[in-house]
Amino acid sequence: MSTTSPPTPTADLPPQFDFASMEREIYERWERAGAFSAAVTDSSRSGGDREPFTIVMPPPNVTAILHMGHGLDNTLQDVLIRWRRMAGDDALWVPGTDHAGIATQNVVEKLIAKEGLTRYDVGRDAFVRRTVRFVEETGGAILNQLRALGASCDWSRTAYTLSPELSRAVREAFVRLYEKGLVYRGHRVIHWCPRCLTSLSDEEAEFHDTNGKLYHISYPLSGDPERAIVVATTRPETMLGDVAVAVHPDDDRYRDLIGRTVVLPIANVEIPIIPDSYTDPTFGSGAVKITPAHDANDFEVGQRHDLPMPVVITATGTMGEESPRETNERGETIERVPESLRGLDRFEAREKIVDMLKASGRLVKVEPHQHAVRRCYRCDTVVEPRLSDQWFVKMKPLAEPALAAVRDGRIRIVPERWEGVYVHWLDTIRDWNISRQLWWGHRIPVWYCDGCGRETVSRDDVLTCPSCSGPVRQDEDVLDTWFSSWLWPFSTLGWPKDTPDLRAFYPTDVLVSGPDILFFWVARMIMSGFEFMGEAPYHTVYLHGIARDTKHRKMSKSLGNGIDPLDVIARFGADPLRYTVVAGMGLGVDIIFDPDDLEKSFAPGRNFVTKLWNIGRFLLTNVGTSPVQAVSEIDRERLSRADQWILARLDAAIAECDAALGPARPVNRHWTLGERTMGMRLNDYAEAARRFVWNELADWYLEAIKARLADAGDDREVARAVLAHAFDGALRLLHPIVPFVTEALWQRLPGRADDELLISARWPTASGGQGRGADEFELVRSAVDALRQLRGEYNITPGKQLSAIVVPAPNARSVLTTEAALIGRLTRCTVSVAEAAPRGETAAHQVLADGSEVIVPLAGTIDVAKECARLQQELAALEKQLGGLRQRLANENFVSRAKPEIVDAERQKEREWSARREQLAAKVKTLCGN
RNA sequence: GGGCGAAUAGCUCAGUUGGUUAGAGCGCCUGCCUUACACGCAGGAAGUCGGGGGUUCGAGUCCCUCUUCGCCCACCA
Repeated sequence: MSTTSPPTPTADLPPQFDFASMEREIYERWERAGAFSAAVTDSSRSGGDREPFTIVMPPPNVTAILHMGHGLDNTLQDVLIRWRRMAGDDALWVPGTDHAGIATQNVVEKLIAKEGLTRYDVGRDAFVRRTVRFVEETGGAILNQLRALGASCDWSRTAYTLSPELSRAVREAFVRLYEKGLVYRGHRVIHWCPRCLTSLSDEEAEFHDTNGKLYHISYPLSGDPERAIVVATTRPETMLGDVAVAVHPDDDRYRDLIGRTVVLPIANVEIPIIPDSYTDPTFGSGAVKITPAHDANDFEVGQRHDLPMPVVITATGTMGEESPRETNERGETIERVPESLRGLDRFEAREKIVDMLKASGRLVKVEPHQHAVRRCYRCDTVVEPRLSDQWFVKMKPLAEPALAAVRDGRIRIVPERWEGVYVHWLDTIRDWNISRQLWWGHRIPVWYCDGCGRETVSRDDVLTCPSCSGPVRQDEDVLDTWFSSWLWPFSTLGWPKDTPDLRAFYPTDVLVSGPDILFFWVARMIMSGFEFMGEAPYHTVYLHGIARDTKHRKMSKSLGNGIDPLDVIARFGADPLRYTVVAGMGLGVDIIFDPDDLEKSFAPGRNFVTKLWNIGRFLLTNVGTSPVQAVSEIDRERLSRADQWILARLDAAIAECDAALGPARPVNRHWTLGERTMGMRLNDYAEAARRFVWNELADWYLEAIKARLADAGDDREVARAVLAHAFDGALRLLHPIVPFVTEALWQRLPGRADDELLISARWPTASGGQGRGADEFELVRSAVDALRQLRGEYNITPGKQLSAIVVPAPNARSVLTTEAALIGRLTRCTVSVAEAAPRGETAAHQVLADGSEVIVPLAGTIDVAKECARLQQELAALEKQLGGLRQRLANENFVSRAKPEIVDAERQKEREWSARREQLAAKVKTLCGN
């Protein structure tokens, strides 16, 4: 056991981790070894002996390129997956992409626009073929970019929302909901994007506060032009579609006018004054113009009063009437939009109409008015409320189980405050418009027979009418992209087929996402999970913050303040990016980067990875690669205090990391109140691991054992074994965060077989039983700290060897005596141990917590009065604190009401401080003479 | 308009049921190229925990209030 291997030269190990050449190679080794793939047969749900742990990746848009949001989101998922994989779970991370209806169609439309074409020039079939080709050529690039990040997805299960398999799932879902009466076609006002030429869901029409104007317009009473009723609107152009003026039934000002008619200016049609409690008598004039075809509320008023609903703004946002056309009692078509306005853009028309009203004296006044305007979430165009036929999903019944699951703790949302937002949304949920007037997406599986009028909803393509065998035509519209992604947790596993994957991995475990798609996606997945699988899709929703710049602006392409993760990886490597993100990611807190200073932004990660690498370099040089003894087999007596200390610190670090990561799943299907707030604190986990390897292993243990490693012999073997063990533990703890550098180092550790991979290694567990030495080493550390402080205080450069005297407190005698040499090495002092402080010497002093004292004789360089003053000051501060402490301990309320362990801790502290006070006071007395 | 969250060192943030002398990273100051690491080592400065009030033996932590930011939701035209 005393044989020593010759130190391995570090010539082949550069001072920095060579990420550029290593990362790709390591990633390929993982893939070759099949380290990413989960086995159905391992899952405890399929007879295996491992708990499944599944994450489905939020599918990026198929045409997207990697940005910081993806980098952040996927790093967090990878950390969780690697952690559970090492912890022994059958870990599955399902990757995939979303066909992203509007987004992708917009991209391709822009492409063909460069050729001077629109999608209508190309035609539907050709356009779809073109888009398929575009996706085949460029799509999925983002998944390859994720490899550079180190993402350990199971690529063999890569899914795509528009694949034949997932398309089957979409049809199945649509047909089932239709059969239950939860999918229906409705004729109502929806949000319409005049640029994308499609309807949008409520969520896709985002509110933006806008400084607009409120126009007050007077509508003269029919046959009584002297009298008029004034209405207010922010959108004068819609007045052409007015079919009534509503007043509150109890509003005395207008009671006599109810039932009479006014003449709509410009359009010149007569419209009635109607009573409706929708009107708020305190707002404006208390009279509201009703435009049922271009306002969702007015639509409801129109329905209540059975009013006509003329459309006066076309699909492209220009003025003009559309069918169904309104007719008068003689059956003639009513023309509301005058020739001069027809074809005009709605905003130009607004100006023109205002001018016309002004000219005719009908414009009463214009006020500035702040209000919220809805805009298309894809192209930012102001959305036009528009009457049309659309398909809807009835959401109330779907929302109920989704609400119950969060309320009763089957699902937790982290951080918890989002649960309120989730609950509120589901409580007030409205039906979901799922049809889109696009070409790119899942065609709605409904076929119409013009012959007999039959409507057929089918899982399979319908070629002829089942009733009359006549020709059928399929609904022209496609489904909202989110109608396919809401099925993602089970459609990716094979649903509607009852596949082995589905049985082994559904329900999944954690869903990681930004809060921006909580409604779009996360909540809808929960609803669909219950509806189609009868079970929640996951038990934890982890909502992280988003990446912002130093001005706290969201990183975005349009602002040009984004950071390309691939740039960061190219400059610093994937590990520094990952470490910086994880360490800087408070629970649900946004993370700030400076896009103009990547160096600074990612310094924490880069510095850390280099530090880790150099610890490894030291170890490989001084420990070598020949096998070491297992720490558990080493006699306890042979472990030094430092050895015991670092082993205890490792146990503590493991416990901290485990606590920060938390339970992987609720113990009993429901999250208990206690469990709910545990875990998922990835930054705490990163910090615990960092502190262990840097501030404990490198700063103290490594320095403490350098001498032992230098001298061949039994003790060297012990030190080698403990160092290798402690570093091995550190690498395992850190692997989920910085997988590449840890893998590279781990494989070089002593005694490692060629085919062993850290990615598949076991997560560490505490070894326990370290004994007293660990605590005793703390005393050594405090002596070292004290001497270092004296050096700093008196400006004694490290190059200068010092002699120092240690005067131990009674209990510390044996420890400080045997460790004197070590203390000397760590402080570059020649340390001698004395019974009592030598008299008559000019010296600098420090008193340790236990009353031990360290002294540096500095004859001639010390100002006695100054040193005396310093000590007196220190004594005064200590006495003040001690006084407060004793007062507290004397307080009966404190002793009786505070927790016993707190009182005990205070008593212990009181003993220590007293000892220190004694010592300090004695010192002051000898030095200052009073 | 309603709801939620935040305010702690120069900057970005931790601080779990109230309980040591409030912490980290980056930045800053001083001294060191000590044969693993200057992307480093050692030491140091820096916070009346946004203002005010309250509960308590004890408050960064709980309650009230004010101020300033941010987010989500919403049919006042």
